[in-house]
Amino acid sequence: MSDDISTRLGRLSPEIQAIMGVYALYWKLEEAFDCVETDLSHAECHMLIKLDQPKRMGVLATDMLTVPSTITATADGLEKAGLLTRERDPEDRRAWLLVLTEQGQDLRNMLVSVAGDLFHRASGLDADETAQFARLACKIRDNILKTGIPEGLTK
Amino acid sequence: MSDDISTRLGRLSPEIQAIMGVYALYWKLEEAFDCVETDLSHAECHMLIKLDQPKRMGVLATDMLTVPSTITATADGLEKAGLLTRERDPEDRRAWLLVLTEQGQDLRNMLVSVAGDLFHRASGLDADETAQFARLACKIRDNILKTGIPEGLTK
DNA sequence: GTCATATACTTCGAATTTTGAACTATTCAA
DNA sequence: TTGAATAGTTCAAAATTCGAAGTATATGAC
Repeated sequence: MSDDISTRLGRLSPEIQAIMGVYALYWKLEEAFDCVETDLSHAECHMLIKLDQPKRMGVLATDMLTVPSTITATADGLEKAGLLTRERDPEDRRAWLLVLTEQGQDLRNMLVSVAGDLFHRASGLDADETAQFARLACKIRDNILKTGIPEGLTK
Repeated sequence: MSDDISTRLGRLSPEIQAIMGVYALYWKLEEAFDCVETDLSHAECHMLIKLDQPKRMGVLATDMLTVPSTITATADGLEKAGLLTRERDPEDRRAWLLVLTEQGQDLRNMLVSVAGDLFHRASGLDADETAQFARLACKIRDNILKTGIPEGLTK
């Protein structure tokens, strides 16, 4: 069972190649982000980027694979920094909508545009390849948002 | 400056689309991994996957965007679990090589093959699209490993 | 209407993880 | 041989994450 490691290495399946690439890119982007956004914690930066529009905290918790109390803490940080405000969701007054302030939007814009630049440099892809990659990435994202990986994780 | 948000949203650049997809996939894979590998911490799981061949701890620290003391702790965990051993690097006796035991290789194989399956389900791509994506992902990974994002992060 | 139950978020203390500074051992260069 | 640099370790402090109990609102049964 362990002696097929060498064959695995010699000819990795496309899926594994894809994952390796995704991990490498993710980590490289995270590293670069750490250099850019000086005042935000990791989680705060992620949340800022997720807030392309007002979102409920529960939605963010699901999205960011974490627990409500963590979202509370992260939102507290961003609110204290003046980057977002909480507004009651008119459709369900138990819930809050997190809304970026103008300052928050500006910072988010900055991060997003820096990120585009980083992608370009980190990936080394030309415009055509970037377009191809983006098309597939969108497809993947749609699929993930649509389906939360069905059943079958067996644990 | 903040009023171009709507245009950004309406027609995101390919780079940002790519990054969004990569983040979504990364997080989904992480979530799924958490369900699979019962005994390993997050960091331990990452290290196991990185150890496709014996590696120095310093290399791993660079690779995993962390600090030597974190690598020490993570390696301690995997060593205690019988998944790897430390061997002095014959080329520099200050350094350790982390080498997977047979048990470690088996577990790594298992994780890697589960990951392939997860990619398939999470991405929703067909074989042809997966091959395209993998080709680009490899290219990206090669570029990242080759160049550590040159200069220009300005901070 | 009102009572019971479910949901959205908060609080806060405990558990986990990560960090950084001081330390040991080895290498490298002069 | 000596001094400076590098690889990894230790350990206590800092940061992060979690989870259980709590508050407020919603929803459904009667």
